[in-house]
Amino acid sequence: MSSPTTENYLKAICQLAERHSQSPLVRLGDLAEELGVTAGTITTMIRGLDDKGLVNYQARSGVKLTPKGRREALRVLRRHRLIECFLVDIMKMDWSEVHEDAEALEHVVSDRFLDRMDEMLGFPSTDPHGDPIPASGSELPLNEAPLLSEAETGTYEVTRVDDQEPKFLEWLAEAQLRPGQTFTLQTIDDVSGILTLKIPGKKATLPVSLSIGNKIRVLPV
Amino acid sequence: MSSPTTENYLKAICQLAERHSQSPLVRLGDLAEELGVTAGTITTMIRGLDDKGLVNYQARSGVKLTPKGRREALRVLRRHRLIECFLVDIMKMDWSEVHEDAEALEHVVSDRFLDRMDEMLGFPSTDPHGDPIPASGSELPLNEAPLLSEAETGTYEVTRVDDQEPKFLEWLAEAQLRPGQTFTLQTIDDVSGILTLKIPGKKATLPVSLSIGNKIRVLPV
DNA sequence: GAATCTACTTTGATTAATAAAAGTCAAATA
DNA sequence: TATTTGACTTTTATTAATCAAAGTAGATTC
Repeated sequence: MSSPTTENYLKAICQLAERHSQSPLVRLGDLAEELGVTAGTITTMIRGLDDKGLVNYQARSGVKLTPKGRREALRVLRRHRLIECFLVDIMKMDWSEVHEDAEALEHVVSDRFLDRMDEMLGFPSTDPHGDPIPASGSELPLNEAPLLSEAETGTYEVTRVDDQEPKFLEWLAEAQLRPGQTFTLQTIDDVSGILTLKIPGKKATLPVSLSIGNKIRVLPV
Repeated sequence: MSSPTTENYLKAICQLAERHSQSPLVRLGDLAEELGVTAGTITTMIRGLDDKGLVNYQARSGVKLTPKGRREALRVLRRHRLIECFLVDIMKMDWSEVHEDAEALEHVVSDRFLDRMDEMLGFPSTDPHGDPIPASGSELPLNEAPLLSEAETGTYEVTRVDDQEPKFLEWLAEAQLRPGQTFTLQTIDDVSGILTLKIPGKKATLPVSLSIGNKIRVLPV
């Protein structure tokens, strides 16, 4: 029932809300940034979504999803993530190159096609970036693992990667830091902002900047 | 570069031209019918396509594709047909239910994704309906097999099916008349318009109307 | 408290795709 | 030949999505 554009707006609001989970409202400026449109466009569109009962809009402070909007957003997120799984696991495409295809396909594939993907994949619960796949019609389990940049020294497993930039993903794959990978955080240098990681089976250690550590979520093992 | 709408217009012109291959021009009324829009819309759109150099438009008589338009149309046709193959052979969906998905996907999948499909399918040359898949950047091989409705009695193979209606395709599958199937045309009754077919391995013969025979292309074996 | 800045809102336009209805041409009919 | 009809074209409008630029509200600073 919703246009691809509407679906993208709802998805973006959902993801921004999750990212800055302290505040209950998403700022329109952040949305404009995320969607790559001007501020005026966002205001107009959001007023439209409010009229349709998909969001709750408070002028000059922000938006949040209504339950109806949230359901739609999770549906899109589910599709996006299942499609990414499919492209990587079944089509053997590289995880750094599937985001755009998923971005387009999420709005057009039929439920039949999606169900077949789900089946062929064995009903996965996370996508290749470690993002949880919402079950159809359900809520998003929010098990936020801590960021690598906030971790103490010790041994961890990568659980999730919070960036879709192909270049970044290629670098991660090269460095062997995909979700599921185990490593040891050996040293933390607060002054230079460099973390030193040791990956089992590799002789050299891996220096990582804090800004990268901000995009990787890890759990102690 | 072209919008999905433009791609659909070009595809429709290409298919109508192939269907009524006697006349060099496609009538705008047929296009309106095919695309499900009003006559006025067609005129406006076609003038736009002419401006872009994709078609050659002669007011009050019809349109035909320019070489550039034809290249685009074949590109879309190739995508559509490869996607149908993929949905049937790899995703194991029923051939009667894949048309709509293919219709949507043909405009959005990346070349990378398409190439992977092609590879996984072993570079097929026809789709599940027996329609030829244009090679990328090439012309359409037009090997028009004769219609079942114009055949003499004898033994034939189904090569192509000229209708995408799910109901019709289900009926064909039920009757075991998919492309590749061999059968014998036993009798032709011009008065009632009934053809009698015998399918190897089935005891009962199959009566088929001429209107159905008009949609099935066959080659003698 | 006034000035300023930043973020947001409004206004006025644009583009693509479409419909409805009125107008026109050309071929078929009488 | 005059009329009619069917097919196409034109005109006018609509809707969704967008931008640019001008306007304003609230927070920050002096």
